[in-house]
Amino acid sequence: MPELPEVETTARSLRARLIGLRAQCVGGVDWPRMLPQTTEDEVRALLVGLCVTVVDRRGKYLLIGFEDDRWLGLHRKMSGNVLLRPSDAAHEAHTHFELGFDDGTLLRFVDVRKFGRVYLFHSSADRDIFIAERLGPEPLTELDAPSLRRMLQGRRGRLKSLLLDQAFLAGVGNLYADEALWVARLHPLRTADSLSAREIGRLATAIKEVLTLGIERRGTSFSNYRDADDTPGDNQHHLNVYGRESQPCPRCGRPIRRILIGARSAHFCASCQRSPSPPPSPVRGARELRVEPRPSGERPRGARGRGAVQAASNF
DNA sequence: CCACGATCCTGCTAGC
DNA sequence: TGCTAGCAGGATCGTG
Repeated sequence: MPELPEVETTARSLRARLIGLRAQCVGGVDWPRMLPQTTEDEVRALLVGLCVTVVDRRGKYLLIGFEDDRWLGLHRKMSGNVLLRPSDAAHEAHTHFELGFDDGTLLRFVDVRKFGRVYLFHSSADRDIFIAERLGPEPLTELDAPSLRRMLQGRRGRLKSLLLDQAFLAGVGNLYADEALWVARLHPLRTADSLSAREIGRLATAIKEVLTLGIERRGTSFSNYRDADDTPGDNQHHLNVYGRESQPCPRCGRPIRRILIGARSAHFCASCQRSPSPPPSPVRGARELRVEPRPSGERPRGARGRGAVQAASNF
């Protein structure tokens, strides 16, 4: 599934080849829902004759800017690929949108599962409204420990679900969320408000690290992801937890587990990423009682207070 | 406001 | 061998 690193890799490929090209034809739409807020005719009327000036990315959205401040937004969702082909390229199955340029280059949106979407923006203001309604901050440029701390404040949801929420943080999907939580040694079921300052710092660093490495490796070709030049990424050879159920954790050797969180799979190491569920009521009191002398028979189990780790064996 | 389940899609896989 | 049921999952929408 294309997430931030895959979309960024595609944006870089497209940028190198599209800027300066003039849109010449629009077609190939066999699936109207591909264009939820526009039509093939409108795209043609608005873009044909205009040169590409910018190729950008925001979250998982690919943004192609044209003269006159017109913009095309592409979201690949699960299985979509944005490919560049020569004008005489053979028909490709599952093509749902095509944009031809004056030098013969053909931009093709190919998506087996038909989840992908194409948007048209009449101005950068329109584009910004659309983005602002949907996306939180950019992890690589707008995220650090203090900002993440503010973002987590007042949130009680599970970490994994929050990371998948694009309005919370843009660009992270299932794969990189699992990888980031593993690097940060945080259990996916931990609640947002349970993190210490140290843990928040680890998480902010981990998110940026896994995304940066993903980009350096030109993305993860776990299922059918290809960049615009049809080349697969390399990051699938470097995954620590995602898709590695029951294989050994690279850090401790114990088997990776997989659970479902809100109908999404979550991969993690139950040993490195400790279970979040401390005994429900004693938590608050236990922290305050910690300074008081304990009954000698009761040995602090983890000695670090969070406790109740052994109940994790089911996760 | 916030959390969460259902929904959209189709290729692939497991199971019979 | 051939069939089918179930799974995968990003974003949106509806509900509690």
